[in-house]
Amino acid sequence: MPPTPRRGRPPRAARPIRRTLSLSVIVDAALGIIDAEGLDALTMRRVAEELGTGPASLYAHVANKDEMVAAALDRVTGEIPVPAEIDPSRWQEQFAELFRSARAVFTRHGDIARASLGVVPTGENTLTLANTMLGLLLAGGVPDRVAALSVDLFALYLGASAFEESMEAIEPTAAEPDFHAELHGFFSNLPADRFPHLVAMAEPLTTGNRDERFDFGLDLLIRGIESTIVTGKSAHSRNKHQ
Amino acid sequence: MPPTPRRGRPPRAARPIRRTLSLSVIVDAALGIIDAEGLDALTMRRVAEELGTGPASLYAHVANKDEMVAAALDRVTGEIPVPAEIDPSRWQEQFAELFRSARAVFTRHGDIARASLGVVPTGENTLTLANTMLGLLLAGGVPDRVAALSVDLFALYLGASAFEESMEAIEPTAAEPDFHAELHGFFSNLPADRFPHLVAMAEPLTTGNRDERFDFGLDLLIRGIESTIVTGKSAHSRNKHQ
DNA sequence: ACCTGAACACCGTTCAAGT
DNA sequence: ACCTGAACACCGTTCAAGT
Repeated sequence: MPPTPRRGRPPRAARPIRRTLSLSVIVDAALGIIDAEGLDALTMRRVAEELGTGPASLYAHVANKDEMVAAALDRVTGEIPVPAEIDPSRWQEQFAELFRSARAVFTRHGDIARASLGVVPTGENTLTLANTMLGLLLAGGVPDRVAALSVDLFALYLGASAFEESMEAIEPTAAEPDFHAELHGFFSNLPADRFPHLVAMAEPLTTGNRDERFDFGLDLLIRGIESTIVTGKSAHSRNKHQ
Repeated sequence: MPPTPRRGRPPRAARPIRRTLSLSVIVDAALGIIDAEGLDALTMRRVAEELGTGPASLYAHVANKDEMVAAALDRVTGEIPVPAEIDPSRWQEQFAELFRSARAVFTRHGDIARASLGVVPTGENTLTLANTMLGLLLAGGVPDRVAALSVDLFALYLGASAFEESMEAIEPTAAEPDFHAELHGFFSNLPADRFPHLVAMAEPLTTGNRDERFDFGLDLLIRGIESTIVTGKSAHSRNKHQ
């Protein structure tokens, strides 16, 4: 007996429609989980479930979990807009802008930047970003050595900032409206004889939002790099610290 | 029948002599595992085993694993030597020295610094260290705001550096004597039309050891902080980046 | 070649029960 | 109050078997 013909869309399973597995599809699912629930919620089992299969099936397309996370990270890195044109006269602004963009993109994808720490960057998009950063610094007249080390350093800063922010995100409980007041109270109530500076500085230690903190570090690092540039005209020997 | 009297040391069990449980003893065991095998090998079960008991017993002394790790971290922080006396005229050197010491201490304890990222520092020793850092910066004439933000920033840098180094430690396999050559080959064999700067800078990108990289970032940050100091004599408005 | 069910060898934490 | 055995609800990865 032939099946009764159906009109309209075929009926779908409640959740996961069967898509043929591929790295791309796996990364889609992984990013969906990361965006919604964060890196800790990302498990092979969870990804498999989202795709309507078992965890073992994923291993035909990724060697292990780390490789899957690296692929997701590179995909996100591809979303960072790179400057259309490099203007050597304002490399600092372009550099700062690039990093603020990078942070914004990572922030849109939960705490995925945590995974960037200590990963050797071999993804296409990550290499493109590194190449752009390097070009920006070199165009600005930064010494080769400094430029090379700076790329690593800034990547470290970006990853670490995201890591820290993702930890803080858990901190303020729903029932705790004023996290600043609590933290300020903690510092100012410390024994003043043992921690005089912490007590005295309770206010500046506990004010400032994330953007300000990030920009502060970014600004500091760029200033540091600037100080290594020896201008062609009035070249002066640069001593360390003064 | 009375037990036969024994001379000399009493016989010990092969492995774990029964010590009454306490936070201190738990931290001892945890640090032993971290030092020998790293943070990934640290599990509640492993610590319990080391102490000759079951994992559930630990929960009478620590609320959870995070608290145990935090306690271990604070213990290690206590090993960092703080400057006996603050000399405002050379705060930069003292600051740099303090950070190099901190890194050395953390390095002695495997990759424990990984745990410092994103942890709100409430331990005794960590507070003491933060207080010292703050004092050093303020003595050097660094503005309050900058000093407060800098303490956080440097802690971030220290933790992130250790994190990165602990990852790299796994990288070079025993059968891979020349990791530098391999990495250099990777960059120089990249398509030059897409990644021109990475190809051209393959050499500076892959040279330099960990100490140099750490010192570079440390130096850069200190230079950045210096640039925020407005001297009393010739006070000049400081514009961002030139 | 790709996919699967089932298993292996682990986790952190809880809980009722003991002392 | 402190400790325990046993269990709960998970992990990443492997492997023999299927198609």
